[in-house]
Amino acid sequence: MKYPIEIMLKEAGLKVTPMRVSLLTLFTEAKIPFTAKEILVLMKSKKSVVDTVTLYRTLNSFEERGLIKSMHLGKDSVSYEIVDTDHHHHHIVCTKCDALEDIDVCAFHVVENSLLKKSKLFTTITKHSFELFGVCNACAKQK
Amino acid sequence: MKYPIEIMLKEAGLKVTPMRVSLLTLFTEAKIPFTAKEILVLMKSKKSVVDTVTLYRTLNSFEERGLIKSMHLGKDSVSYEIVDTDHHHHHIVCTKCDALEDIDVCAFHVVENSLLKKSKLFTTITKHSFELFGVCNACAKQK
DNA sequence: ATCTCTGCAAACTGTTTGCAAGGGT
DNA sequence: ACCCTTGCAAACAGTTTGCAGAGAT
Repeated sequence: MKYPIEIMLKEAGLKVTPMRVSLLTLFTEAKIPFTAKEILVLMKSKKSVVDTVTLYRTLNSFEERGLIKSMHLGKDSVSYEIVDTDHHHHHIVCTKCDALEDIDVCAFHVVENSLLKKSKLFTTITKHSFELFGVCNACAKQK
Repeated sequence: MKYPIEIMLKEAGLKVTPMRVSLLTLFTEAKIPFTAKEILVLMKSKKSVVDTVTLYRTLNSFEERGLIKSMHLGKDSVSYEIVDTDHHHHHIVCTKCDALEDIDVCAFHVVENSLLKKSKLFTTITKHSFELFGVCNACAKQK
C-alpha cells in the first residue's frame, strides 16, 4: 500500500526516497512556511538524515514541480510552504517575534481583473507575492 | 543654494556626501527599482566613485530613514526603489526579460479593513509586499 | 574639533556546482 | 542495469564587520 506522500512524489515525477518522504511529510503536516535552516534544525531533532546540499536540491525540485512554493517573509532566507490549491492564502508576520497568521483573502484575486485591463505589457500573471508585516498584539503590549 | 537632494538627505539626518548625492539622485530620477549590482554598473558608467561596501551601507541607511524601500523582484538580490508617498505603487515583472510595469492599484489597501477585522493577532500593518510575475506580451509572442 | 562616512581587507551566510558512490525502479 | 539521488568538498554570490584614514558640519 502506498501512502499519500509517496503518491504525491511519484505524481510529481520524483523517486521516493527517505529524505524526500520526511521532507514532504514535514511540509504537509505543518502547513506553515519554513526556511532551509529551520528545516535542518527540525529534521535533526527528529534524528532524520539531513545534508544541507541535498536539502537545497530537494527544495528546488519540490518547487519546480509545484509541491511547495517559495516566499520572502522578512527572514534572512527564503521560506517554503506546501502548496494547497484548495486553500490559497498569504501571511502576516510579526517583525518582532515572527508570529505568523494566515490570510484567506487574496488581494491579488480581488484586483486581478481590473489590473490586467489596465496593464499594457502583461495579459497573464503566473505568480504573485502578497505578504504583510506588522507587530502582533502580544508584542505591541510588551512595548 | 541647496538642491532638493541635499535637503532630503539633511532632513533624513544624513550628512551630504558626493556618494549619497549621486545615489539619491539616481533613485529620484529613475523612479524604478535597482539591485546593488545594477547600481554599481550604472554608477561606474557615470564614472562616479563606488565602493561596494559603502553602497550597501548607504542603501541600508537610506532604507532605515525611509528614503528608499526594498523589495524582492525575482532577482538574485534585493531591489531598492525611491519612496514616493504620493504615488504608492507595486510592480509586475516579466520573468523572461525583466520588463517592469507599475501597478497603481494597491491590493493591500483594497482589502486592508476587512483583513484587519478578521485578524486575531494583528491590529496594524507596517509594511506589505505585493509583486506580480508573468511573461510580458513581447516575450509571449516570441514563444 | 568632532563625529560621521568611506574604503580596503577579510569574514560570513546562504546557496550552487562537480563528481563519485549509493539507491530506487 | 539504468539513471536519478545523495553526500562531500569546494566554489560562489551577496552582504556584513573591523578598523584606520578622510571628510562634513
